[in-house]
Parts: sequence; structure tokens; C-alpha cells
Amino acid sequence: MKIDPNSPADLSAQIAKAIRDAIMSGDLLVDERLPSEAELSEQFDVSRPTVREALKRLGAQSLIRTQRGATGGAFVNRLRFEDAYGQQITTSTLLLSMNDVSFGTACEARYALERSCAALASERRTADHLATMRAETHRQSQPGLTDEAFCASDVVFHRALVDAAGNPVISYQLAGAVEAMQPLMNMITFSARSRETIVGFHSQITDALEQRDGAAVDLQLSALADYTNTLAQSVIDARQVARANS
Amino acid sequence: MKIDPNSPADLSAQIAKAIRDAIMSGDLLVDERLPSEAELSEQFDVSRPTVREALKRLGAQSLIRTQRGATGGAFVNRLRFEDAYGQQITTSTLLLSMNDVSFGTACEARYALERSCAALASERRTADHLATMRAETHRQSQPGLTDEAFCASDVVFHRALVDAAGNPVISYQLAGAVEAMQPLMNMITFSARSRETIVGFHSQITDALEQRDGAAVDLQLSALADYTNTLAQSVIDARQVARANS
DNA sequence: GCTAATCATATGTCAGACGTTTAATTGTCT
DNA sequence: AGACAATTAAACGTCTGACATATGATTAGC
Repeated sequence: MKIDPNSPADLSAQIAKAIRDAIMSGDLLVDERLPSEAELSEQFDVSRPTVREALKRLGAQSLIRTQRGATGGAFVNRLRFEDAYGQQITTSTLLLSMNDVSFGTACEARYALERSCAALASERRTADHLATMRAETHRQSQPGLTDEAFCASDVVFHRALVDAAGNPVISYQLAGAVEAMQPLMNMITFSARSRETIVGFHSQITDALEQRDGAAVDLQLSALADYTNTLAQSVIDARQVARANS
Repeated sequence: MKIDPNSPADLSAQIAKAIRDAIMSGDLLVDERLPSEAELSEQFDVSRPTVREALKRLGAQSLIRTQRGATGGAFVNRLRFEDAYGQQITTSTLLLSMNDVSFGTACEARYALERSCAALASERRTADHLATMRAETHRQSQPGLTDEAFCASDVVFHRALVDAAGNPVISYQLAGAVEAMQPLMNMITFSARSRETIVGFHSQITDALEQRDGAAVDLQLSALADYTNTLAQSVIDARQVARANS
């Protein structure tokens, strides 16, 4: 674990990289304790603040955790799927908002990936998954719901569908795709009519899942994707008309 | 942008969160300059090292970049897909290695997601994508190739397939799924016979893609997934036998 | 033997300083 | 006046040394 002392700057980045590499290569095992900050600063021949900056970088990626106190220190963190969800969602959301990704592109990606769960979810869905999906579908049909609450419920519904596939790796990957869509979905104001249509799709998807009919789930998801795109397009068109009139 | 001064500790985490929220909510726009470290330390009423730790956290997530010099400072970073790839791959790789994810689960996720590209890739593949895939397939048939090089080429092949779908969001999401498999794939030592079989699949996938036959691509990917799983199972079985004999 | 006070260790935070990079300003020469 | 060079100022990068605080381990006392 060494760094290049001749490099121009950013010692903390080099140190972070050295430790990150040690973790990824298996030199440092899960729950293993790193040397104390004082020891690290001696090893790398830098000051303690510099070491601390490096450790904070690693902490931000959930690669390490720190404990205070006598037996404290920095420990290699077991990266859990739940921890990674948050980062994945943050990153995906920002990617969409900062890169002029069109609604169509994001929507296409989301449903393409989500459809890949249809077959597995049909095999493995439990009563719990169905119950969650039905509960959310019912919530979505309540008239008093705000648009934000409707979208949030939509996310819960789709995550339940994804989780029904029973594969944590898939759930992790899709968490970003599904959640990152929410801000974009919020921009589509839902009429009572369109909510009704979406609720209809959700019902049919849940029914198909209950019957373990993967092909039907896939079909309905595909139709829902089309409908969502149509909805978005009409909102965009309406805005253009409004702009032309002003 | 404020923090809770009564909170127990980890001021730098609170500051990082405050700034991150400001970025995600749109209060801070892309390429906007944050106040200098001295100003931030005054605003948040903490010392400069604490502010710096917070900024390093954000830097680790590529949310900000820093410039030195007179007009330097911390700037809100436009998060690019390429930047996010690296983090996604790092995180996915560690998730797999730290969570006892079975080869079967990872393999299932990877191919389920990859198959979702089949239709889109068949529509949109360019000659470049086909050329890359054929070149890599050819490389894979060279006898002198090390196992690592074979796997690396395999990754390039599959990323070309994913990129052929022409959707950056999908490419980003799948970068993790595809690349994170490489260490696991490396653990399967490839016989000449199995390499030959994989190369055969790759050829057929490329052919199907050239003919824009999405269904055939899907079918071949599915078969390749099955074969990979079989291969892994035989390696696992062989190891168990070896362990029983020792 | 059990509880309570003490201690050692390690992180969290602060203050102040110096070096380095970089751009803007100023000054000088042609 | 314009172009080039020297100066200056702002900001990050790093260091030193210190104090505060949390926490497990040790020890003293009952």
C-alpha cells in the first residue's frame, strides 16, 4: 500500500485509491480494521487531516465505516444491497437530470429492464408481493391523492414487481432505473382519466402475476410503457402550444 | 442550506448532505461555483478542515469538482455517464464479492437484464457494433489467450451488444451487471472445448444481430446463460469432489 | 463478585499557518 | 497604444499541534 510522493497534488485521492484497491483486491477483508489515522498518516508520510479526507471519500462510497472510542477506527464495510440502493438512486437521478435525457429514453430503459423481471417474477412472486401491489393499486385509485403521492405509490408498486423476481442483483440494478424516473413522472400531471388507465394496467399486471403468466405481465408492461410515453408526449405538445400562444 | 448544530457528531456528513440536497433539488445548478471553503466554514460555523471533509465526500461521488487558483473553488459537476460507469462497476463488483451472491444468481441477473437489450439492439445496431463484436469473437478463438484476456474480451463483446441498444441509460445500468461478472467468470477455468462453445454462441448472436432478428438474439443469449451456468456448476462439482478426496 | 471511577485510545473538531496554483492586475518597454 | 513581463490576490492543498468526546478496558472500592 504505497503512494507516489512525486505526484502533483491530491494526496488524499491517492491514499483513497490505494486503500480502495486493497479492499477490492481482497488484501483487506470485510470487518477488518484499518490502522488508526495516526498510523496511516505515518505509513503514507502525510498529515492526519489528509488521511481523514481520504477516509471520508471511502466512507461516502460506503466502503468503510468508522467507530469512535477505544476500540474504534475505520473498518472495511460489508457493502449491503440496501446501502447501495441509495447511492444508485442518487446517481441515476442526477444522471437523468443533468444529461438532457429525454423522457422517452429514460422510459424506454426503465421498461425494457423491468420487463426482464416478468418471467422470473411470475415464477417466484409470493402472496406478500401481490398484497403490496394490490394495496398500492388501490391507493392509486383514491381520488384525493396528490400527484406526488400517486407517483410515490407507483414506485412502490413497481419495486414490488421487481422484488418479486427474487434476485437481489436485479433489484439493486433496477432500483436506480425505477426511482430515478419519479421526478420525470412528477412532471406529467395526471388527469383522473389517465390515473384510471394506469390503475387498470396495474390491476392487470397484478392479475397476470397472480396467475404466473409471465408473457401477460410482459405484454401489460409493454402496453403501460407505450401509454406512459403517449401521456408524456401529449404533455410536451400541450406545453409547446402554450409557448407558441404566449 | 443549514445544519443542526445540536446533532451528536459528524458535522462533515451533515454539511455534505446539505450541499447534496441543494444540488439534487436544483438550488445549485451545474457548473455553479460553491462558496469558497473559508466562506462555507463561516456559513456553517465549522472549521475549514471539516468543510473540506464534506467536499471530499461529494467529490468521491463526482457531485463536485475542484479547481485551484484564483478563480478556483468547488463547482457542481455535470455527472457524465462515463464518470458514473466506474462507480457503478466498483459498487456492483463489491456487492457481489461481499454478499455471498451465488454465481447462479449473478448470472441470472446479468442475462435477464442483457436480454432486455436484444430487441432494441437488433433495431439500432450499427456496423461498428457488429465489427467490434466480430473482432472480439475472433480474438476469443485465438489459442494462446490467457483466461483473463478471454474474460476481458468477453466483457467488451457484451458491452458492445448492450451499447448497440443505443440507450445510454441502459448502457449505464448494465455496465455494472456485465463488468461485475468478470471476477466470477475468471474463476471458471475455460477448457478449449468450452471456449469453442462460447465463441460459437457469440458468432450466432452477432449473426442474429446483423439480421436484426431480436428474437434469435434473445434465444442465443438465453442459451448462453444456460451454458455458462452449466459450466459453473461443473467447476463447483469438481471442486467438491477434489475437497472430498483430500 | 459486582459496581463505579479511572484511563487509554481513537475519532471528531478546531485554529492558524505555509506552500502552490492560477488568473487578474499592474507596470514597463517597444 | 499594444504586447509582454512582473506582481498580486484568491483559493485550494497540506501541515502542525491541540483539545473535545466517545468508548472499551482496567482498576479500585464496597
